[in-house]
Amino acid sequence: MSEQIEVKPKAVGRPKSNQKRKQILYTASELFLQQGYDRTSMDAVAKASEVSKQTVYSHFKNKDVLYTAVIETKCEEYRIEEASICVEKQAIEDILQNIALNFIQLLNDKRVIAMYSVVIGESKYNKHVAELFYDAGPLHSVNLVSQLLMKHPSTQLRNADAKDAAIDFFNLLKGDYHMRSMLGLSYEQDEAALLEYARKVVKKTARLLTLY
Amino acid sequence: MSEQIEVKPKAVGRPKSNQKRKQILYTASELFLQQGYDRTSMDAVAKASEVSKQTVYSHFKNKDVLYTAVIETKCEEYRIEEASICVEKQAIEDILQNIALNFIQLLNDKRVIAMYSVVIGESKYNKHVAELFYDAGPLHSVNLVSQLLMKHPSTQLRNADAKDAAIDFFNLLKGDYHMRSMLGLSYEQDEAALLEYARKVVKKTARLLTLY
DNA sequence: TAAATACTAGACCGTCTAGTATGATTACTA
DNA sequence: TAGTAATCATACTAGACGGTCTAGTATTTA
Repeated sequence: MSEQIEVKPKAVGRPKSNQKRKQILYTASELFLQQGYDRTSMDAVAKASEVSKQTVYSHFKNKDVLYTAVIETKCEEYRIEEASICVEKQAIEDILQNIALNFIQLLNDKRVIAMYSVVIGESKYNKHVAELFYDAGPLHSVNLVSQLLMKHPSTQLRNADAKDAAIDFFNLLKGDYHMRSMLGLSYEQDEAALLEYARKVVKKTARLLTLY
Repeated sequence: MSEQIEVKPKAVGRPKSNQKRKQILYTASELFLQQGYDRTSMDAVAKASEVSKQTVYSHFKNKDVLYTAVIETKCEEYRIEEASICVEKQAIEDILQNIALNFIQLLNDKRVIAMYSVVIGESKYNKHVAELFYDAGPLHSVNLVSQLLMKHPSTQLRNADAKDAAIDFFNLLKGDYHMRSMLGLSYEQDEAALLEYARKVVKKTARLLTLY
């Protein structure tokens, strides 16, 4: 309730090591994303972090809190950046092409895919994380493109249409690759193929724009 | 190796009850799809099936075998039927509209969505099930529409193009609804909205067809 | 130096789990 | 009826796991 910002918050005794917190968070994310929630034990986290179990619990109240912190951090790490988008000077196709490449690279990142799999698998038991992930991932991306389509001189779609178009754009980008990845069935793709693929999807999206 | 079909395979002693096998399979699928693999115990399966634990193990060697059998069964249950598709007499839009409705209803079925979530979450530990699911679900649907687009007089796409088009079709159908569902964040939609939605997607797909 | 807190290493507790074992009962075949 | 295998009910094994506790050490401020 009281939002006073303590400039010097007392600080008695040995301070908690931020370094250790980072270690734990990092190794925990490795483990959670590689093995999932249930199959990752707190003992394993402590051991892999080269830290005592008690220290883990001193930084994170329990397993759920640690898991939530992990996904929270990862969501920030993998957020698509809105920078370098110049609505006035670039053609809509060029902007979309850049975003497409950015997104495709995300979908080719094993850790991002692992995050999808884990969060989806665990969503029934951690709605908070599911929302967190949805907001920072799918929703964030859609909003980005949606606003672009509203602002850009060549399109200027209405709000709802822009959102629909953005959703279509990302779904087209997923192809069957995204589902295959989440199921652990995906193959590697070379850079050139990805570029060509992005170009195709942008073309399709542009084609759809006249429909809204 | 020897594929001899025994007409009367001896059958000494009390025969295994197929009824009990079905019971176990049914309740196991309820539990696995509601709670996921790790959080479903074999004791719980036995109890819910009103059968002794030993009987569960007599019908299914271990937990993994039971889980695999469950997903296998469910995949058959929810397969999109190719019946009632008459390539010659129906307009491509009408056929797609029917398939679209069929698919949307699948995506609105809680058990189907649960299957997506569970299989994806567990895919790292059961590749066999992941493939099973992919083949019977996403791949099967895509092949269905893909072949339709190759055969139908009004389209007659080439193989690769038809597959791309089919993938686009289903991805457009997913909207943001599929991801939200898998994350447990979805809302209910009324029948009318679904119909209108399907119509829109078919229109988009038709619009894309000229691009391939 | 004293008080306070972080941290380590590991024991410990209670609970849960996959899978096995056992002995009695039931349903079936020859 | 005798033999066989399924089923039941339940105990049991062996181990993992989340979380707590303890006893001692390290690091910080006052």
